[in-house]
Amino acid sequence: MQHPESLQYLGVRDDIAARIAGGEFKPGERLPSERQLQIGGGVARGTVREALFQLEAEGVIYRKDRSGWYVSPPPVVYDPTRWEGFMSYVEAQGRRPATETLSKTDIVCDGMLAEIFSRPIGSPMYWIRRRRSVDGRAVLFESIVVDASLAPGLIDHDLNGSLTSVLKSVYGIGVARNKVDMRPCALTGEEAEALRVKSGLPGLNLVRTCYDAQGRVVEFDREHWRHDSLKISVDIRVR
Amino acid sequence: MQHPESLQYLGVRDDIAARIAGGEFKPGERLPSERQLQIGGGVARGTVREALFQLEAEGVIYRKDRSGWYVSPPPVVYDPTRWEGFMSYVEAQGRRPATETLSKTDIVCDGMLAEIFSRPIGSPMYWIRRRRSVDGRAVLFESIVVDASLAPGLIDHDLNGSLTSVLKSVYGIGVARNKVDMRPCALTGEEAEALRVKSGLPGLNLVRTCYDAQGRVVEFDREHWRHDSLKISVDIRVR
DNA sequence: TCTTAGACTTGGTCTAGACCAGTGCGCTCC
DNA sequence: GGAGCGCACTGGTCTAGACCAAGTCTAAGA
Repeated sequence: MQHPESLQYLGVRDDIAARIAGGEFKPGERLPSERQLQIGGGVARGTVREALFQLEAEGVIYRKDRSGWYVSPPPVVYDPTRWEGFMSYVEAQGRRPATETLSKTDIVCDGMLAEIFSRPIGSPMYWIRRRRSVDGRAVLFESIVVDASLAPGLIDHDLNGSLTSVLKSVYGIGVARNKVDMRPCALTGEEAEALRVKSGLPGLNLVRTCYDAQGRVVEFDREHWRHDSLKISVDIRVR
Repeated sequence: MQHPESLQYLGVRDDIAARIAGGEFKPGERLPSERQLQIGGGVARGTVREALFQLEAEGVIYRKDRSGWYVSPPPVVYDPTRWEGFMSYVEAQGRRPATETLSKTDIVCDGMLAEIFSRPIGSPMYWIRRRRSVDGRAVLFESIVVDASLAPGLIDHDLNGSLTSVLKSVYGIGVARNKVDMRPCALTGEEAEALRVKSGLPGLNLVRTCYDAQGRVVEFDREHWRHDSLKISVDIRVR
């Protein structure tokens, strides 16, 4: 830990990082295969992989399963206090956003949701699962619950755009308050599968609770982001 | 990626996770050694390590270099909009905080700082590096720059407590606005060393810029957190 | 009682293989 | 020109070792 200069994988890591910084590999491009990098450096494949994992943790590169290692594009900047919807937000940064609705179903309130929404157990809710991409790469998986009594028929609409704007334009529901919880996590299970990443890759878990002007919970949203795709920027007055 | 049930390391991971959840190992306690876990599961040490890395990424366990793997205590909750200082914050959650000042020096504004502080290049500044711990475990490394003209003699004070309260009580400077940038990162170099973690471990990078009531930048703070030690909770009104 | 030296344990690094499953490309056939 | 097939290549998983450096503990010595 104190002798980085003597560790082979750190040498390989810095080597690859320098080649990326030097422009030999550009964002979105594929790196040489692990076995090729191995020959170049005269080290075992495990050592090369350790170096690649480090660069992945730093967000410099990412992998497509059994396809190769690629240079990461810059992350998307996200200000939870200025949330105008994913699509317009990403577009404003000159990137190409996309949304896929993976499922939309009727459910009923369980105990946890009942508490969040302050509604009785068994109340009708909508449950929506979406995957969102930037420039063709899946960066975000979200699982949304909406109070069906506030937005009846919501899931019959096209939900591949901004949910916020559908709530606003169709149902007249505006979001007045946002509660956001964030924590680093590992992407596992359905999140890892939806984002097509190896289970265990670090990510960011973001839980949003949206309230309308009357203080009712409109939307409860659990988001899982790739760790290398998001930069959060908050500007707030201290209370 | 779609057949988790057939992968050995996921089996080992779930095994260990279940033993932790079942109370066999409690927060702060050490797990059996990798070689012992290996015998128990009948797998190679590399496979056991892969399972441990996954649990580490999930924040379930952490490691002390060459000492062993330990069960993680719960994370600290941090609301950047209600910042009252690390010490009181952690104490309010029933934990034991500690701060070590690693260095405090006079510096002069370089180009980047000049822009942030809106001060001429060469202006005097103070540069403070601190390590902060919860229950004896280092969780946060921070590098702070303070405008020396606003708080002359600041570094002669004891800085192992709350910097905010020193600025307030000694210099009458209150923080009125906070700009916070957050992004997942890998802990490397001096951060990794200060937190005594392996270089490349995922972490959270938090950059705070504090403004006083006149809009002057008082403090510029770069924090690196262990990824498993922090949960961020923001409650905001949408603008 | 406190310190110290040394043995032992632990995780950290590294090698050199093996086999598997999914990707992607080129070739063939229609 | 398009569709389908097959194979080479890629990363993913796993084994079975080796050696090292730093942490930990114990027993001897001051």
